Amino acid sequence: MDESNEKSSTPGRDAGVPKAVVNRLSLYLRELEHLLRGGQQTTSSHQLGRVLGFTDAQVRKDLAYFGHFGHPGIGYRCDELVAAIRRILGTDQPWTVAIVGVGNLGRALLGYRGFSERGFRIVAAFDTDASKVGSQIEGVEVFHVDRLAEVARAHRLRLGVIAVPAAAAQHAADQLVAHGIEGILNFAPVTLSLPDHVRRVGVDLAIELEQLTFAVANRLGGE
Amino acid sequence: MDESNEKSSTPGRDAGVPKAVVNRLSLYLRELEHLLRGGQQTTSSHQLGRVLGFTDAQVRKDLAYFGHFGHPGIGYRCDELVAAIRRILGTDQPWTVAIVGVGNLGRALLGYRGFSERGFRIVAAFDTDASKVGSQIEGVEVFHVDRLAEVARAHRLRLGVIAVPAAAAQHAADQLVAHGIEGILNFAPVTLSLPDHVRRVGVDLAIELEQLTFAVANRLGGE
DNA sequence: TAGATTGTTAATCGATTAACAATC
DNA sequence: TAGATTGTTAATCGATTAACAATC
Repeated sequence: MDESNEKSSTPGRDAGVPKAVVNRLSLYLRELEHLLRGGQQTTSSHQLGRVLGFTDAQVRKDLAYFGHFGHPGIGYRCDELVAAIRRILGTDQPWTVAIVGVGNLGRALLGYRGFSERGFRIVAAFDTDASKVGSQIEGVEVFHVDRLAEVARAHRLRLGVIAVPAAAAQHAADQLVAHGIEGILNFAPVTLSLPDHVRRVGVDLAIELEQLTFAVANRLGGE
Repeated sequence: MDESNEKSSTPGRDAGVPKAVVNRLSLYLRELEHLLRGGQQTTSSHQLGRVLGFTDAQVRKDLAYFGHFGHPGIGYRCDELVAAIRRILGTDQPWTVAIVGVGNLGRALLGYRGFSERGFRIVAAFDTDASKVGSQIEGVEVFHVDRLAEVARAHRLRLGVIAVPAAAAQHAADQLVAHGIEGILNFAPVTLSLPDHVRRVGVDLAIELEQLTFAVANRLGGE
């Protein structure tokens, strides 16, 4: 929503793929991994759609944007489709990530297991607070923001996560951009101004609650 | 997308309002508050659209779903529009929230200032870990999940936030639902199965990074 | 073969944009 | 009055769904 939750595609070089489709791809992937853990070998557009609340036609259409992954009469082999979606999303290869801001939220993100499970490696954290700089949190070293250039180069950093207070977010973003970061996941409740070549996803925790509130108050479909 | 970030409306009793519109409403609100802090009295659909990356027509159309908030020739008075959007979203009145799960993420959420700034009051936290139960975190008491019924009644709880591990999320959701919670903000990376009358919003942190990854790898519009 | 399920086309539905009269 | 800007209609654009031949 927001930064966070934009709906339609505003492509650059594009591939003709609506953002909503890519979003559902992540959900398919999550569900497929869940099915695999439960020992299920194959699934169908019907099953995936039922669990996630989509029509079977939509599931098939979404996947067909990217290729032929199914087997008529059979369905989709979970492991095949997992591999295919990972390749599409780009998470078949590891991505290095840095987190800027080691407050409550930054620390929680540093300890979040889900990132590594999904192929992301948090290789560095940054802060300006001298009492934090030099420490290790969840096995990740905390650097002063001044050392961004050096660390970004050393790790070939491509993604940055902003977990600083709102007032510091634009400055943090500028520094990330200056050092070649290509994408920013922004948890600060501000609209960042970024050059066109830098991708962004925004998550505003209060806005998520706000959206839930509206859904409850109006008995709307909540997600 | 996902639980998190669904695109189109799947209404219940509905009001004919697409979910994308409600989502943008939150962004307008955030921006208007930012403008007000900067001392700006009025704004226009053109200005709001430019900052947030929408067309002016879309801004006007979104707002027009709910009433006549602008002044032809003048624009929108920021304070008026803020009040109007808060009323629409339901955040002109306080909402009590409980957080289930006091791990890294739960603790970060308990300390997140943005919630109270937006009209949410976290009145209780729950966990099953005896070493946490009875303590206070960020001024919020941690109860054993067994006391959900009692606390929910005492505080007239309507919203719950799930910040437990994936394996425990469905059980946590079931308990919240059993005690009358009307909306769930789910941070666990699972698709919850919920009765129709309960609203939900899902935020999967790894999926957000995954979406960013795709945007970077494909040079797509990032948000 | 009968049953299941895909990939794809055409039809439907919904959301965004452009344009403009009305208003300040 | 001239300039700015809204609210709204009609036109465009895009996304979802239904249907079905092809396949296993």
